Amino acid sequence: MTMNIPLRREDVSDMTGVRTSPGAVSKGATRVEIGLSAAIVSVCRDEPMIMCVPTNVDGALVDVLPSGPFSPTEHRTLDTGLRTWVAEQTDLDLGYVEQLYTFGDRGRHAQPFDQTPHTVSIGYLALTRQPLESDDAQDGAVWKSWYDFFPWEDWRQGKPALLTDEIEPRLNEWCERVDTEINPYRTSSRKQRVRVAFGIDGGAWDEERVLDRYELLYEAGLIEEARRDGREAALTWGPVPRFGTAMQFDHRRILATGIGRLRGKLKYRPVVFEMMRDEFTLFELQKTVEAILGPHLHKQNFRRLVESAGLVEPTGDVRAKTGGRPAKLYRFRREVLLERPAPGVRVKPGRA
Amino acid sequence: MTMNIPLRREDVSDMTGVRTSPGAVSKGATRVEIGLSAAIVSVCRDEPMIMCVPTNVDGALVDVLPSGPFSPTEHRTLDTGLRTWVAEQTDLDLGYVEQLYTFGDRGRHAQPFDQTPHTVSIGYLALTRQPLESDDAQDGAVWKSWYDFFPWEDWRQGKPALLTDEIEPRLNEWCERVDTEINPYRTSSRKQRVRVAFGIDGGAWDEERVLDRYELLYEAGLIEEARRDGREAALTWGPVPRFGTAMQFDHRRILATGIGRLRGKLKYRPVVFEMMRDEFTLFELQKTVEAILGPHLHKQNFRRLVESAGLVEPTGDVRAKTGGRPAKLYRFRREVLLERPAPGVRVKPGRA
DNA sequence: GAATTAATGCTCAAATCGAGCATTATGAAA
DNA sequence: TTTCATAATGCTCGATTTGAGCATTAATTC
Repeated sequence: MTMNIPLRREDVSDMTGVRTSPGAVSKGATRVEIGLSAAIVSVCRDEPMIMCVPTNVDGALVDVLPSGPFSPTEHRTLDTGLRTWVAEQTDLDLGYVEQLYTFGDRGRHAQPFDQTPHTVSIGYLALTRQPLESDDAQDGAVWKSWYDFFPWEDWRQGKPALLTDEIEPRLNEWCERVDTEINPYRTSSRKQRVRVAFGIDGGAWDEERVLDRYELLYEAGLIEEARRDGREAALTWGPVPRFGTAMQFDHRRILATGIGRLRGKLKYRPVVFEMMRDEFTLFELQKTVEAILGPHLHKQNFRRLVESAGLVEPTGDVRAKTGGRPAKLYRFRREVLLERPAPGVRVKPGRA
Repeated sequence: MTMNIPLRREDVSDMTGVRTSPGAVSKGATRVEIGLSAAIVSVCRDEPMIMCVPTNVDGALVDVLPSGPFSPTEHRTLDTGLRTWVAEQTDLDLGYVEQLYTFGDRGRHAQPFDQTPHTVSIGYLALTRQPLESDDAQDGAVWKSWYDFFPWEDWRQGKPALLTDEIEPRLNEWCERVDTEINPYRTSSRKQRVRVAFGIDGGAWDEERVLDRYELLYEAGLIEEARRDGREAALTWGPVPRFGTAMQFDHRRILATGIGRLRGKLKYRPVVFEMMRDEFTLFELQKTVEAILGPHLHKQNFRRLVESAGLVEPTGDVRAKTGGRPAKLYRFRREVLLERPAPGVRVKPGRA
């Protein structure tokens, strides 16, 4: 966990031993560009969707997240910068927005390694209501299922065969492979990381570890982006297996971060409602949660939970044509945000 | 929650409606400097401490977090950049490090508003073991109690009088004040934000909302940094009440973010152990948790929780001279990280 | 009008949680 | 030595909170 960095001793201390402005950032430091990207999530017909702007790169269409550079002269804050770019590229006026992470690794952004100026990439998660069918393809932006990019995360039908048949064997091979390389003692580390992230032998699948899994697949060279970035591990696999659709730059990494964060946050903050229409049935709510989290929830317990937590209140209306008895309609009780410290749909997997 | 940003329509779409590189960040975008700062936390004698580098600014000593500019040519990642600066300024070789947030607001960084180049500030949280008494003042860096900077967060002796006597009245005044200003309809918004963040009338104090509270105090001009930054609200208070010690730039904001994050994370990840020595008694562990979270925990239940979760194992030794019966010594069971998805000291306040 | 399909209501046992009492092992005081 | 104060540790018990399943109700469909 610890890392040793060669020290550069060039600090300016005065005679008293008190440093003069160690935090002053202004003496000729390198400047970098900042990229802002948004993983915009919605759920449409029980499918978690993310907003993409397919873009022509060298003649091929590549999926890109709505994004653009931060311009301190034009954007008052990072947040407004992001909203501006998203509005331009997708015509969406974002509501809920949350910063995810700032990535700064060299070589994970530009295609030609280190050819462009260094970019630091700030990823955001945004949630929107279910898009109407009509305004589906506005301005070149499209909604895509997030499982297009992460098929191994789709446990709605149980464990995906892709994991057992394709991914796990290759990851195991990659774990063994270290022996022949430089650090034999790191084998166990790789093995353990894979074990924890993918819940291999004994471990449970933790639906929140989306980024861990993506990063391991990247490191193992099993992801198109790894080959694109010139990762050596990627060259050892012959024809690269394409697990999921690739994205430009580090956008799939940002998306992985967003999915993981959303899956976690759902459990302790009432963020699902950012993706629901004003009125909904409890089953629709459950389906939305399940689209994001994966496993099936126990229906009766789910409604007990949601109702007893005071997250919703009935509107008085009902929705007919459900295929059975009509369902009561509910709305989100915004007041809970003021009442309890951390209300959320704290769910655990159950049976149907 | 929604924000309307004036659109700038200057994007480059080709004839097919497919955009050409909306995510390409390289066409002459403004570059900025990136500041890396670390809130390094430890607990010493039941007091949560953070590492400061007091710095001479215009003749006065100001508290500064270990920090420095990110240099993409010298630092392979943001993370290594941070570790390098910390090692230089404090001689600490950091273990646990976690990114907190990236702040980009104009006017929150430089003292003379907008005089220096624009800086985006990335804050980190780092945890270290209890520092020995001896190496206390290494190289000009010192440990300070984090409650020096956030006295209103110190609920270890019950609700601080500072809140009831000083802060709440002024915040209430600030809430009312809006009527006389531009947006009358925002009154309720201010009131509600204050109500939720500070748990006024009926609401519970949520120990995790450290940043919310700091930001409100800043907005209300009740914080020295607000005056420094030229916030107009700060000018209306006559002699500014100094609630807690100020820090340079946005460092107190980063610290607030770190405290909030740590208080939250403690409950679902075993991060306390990053601050414990190899061997410790369960009561020492509890004291450390309480130093960070505040309220007293029920001793017997705490140990039941920690033991039954498999977070610790006895070493076999005991510590004498506890003032009573000798206490068994325990060590952290690192294996839990591999076993359960999200083990943590999920505590709820109780009685002594 | 019977079968089918959901929505909704209700029960019950297991697990967890919050509190408090009881017991044990030291060092210090009498 | 004995007694006392102080912690550490063990254990119990009722109140909730969960996990799971059965039962009932109200539409749609055949």
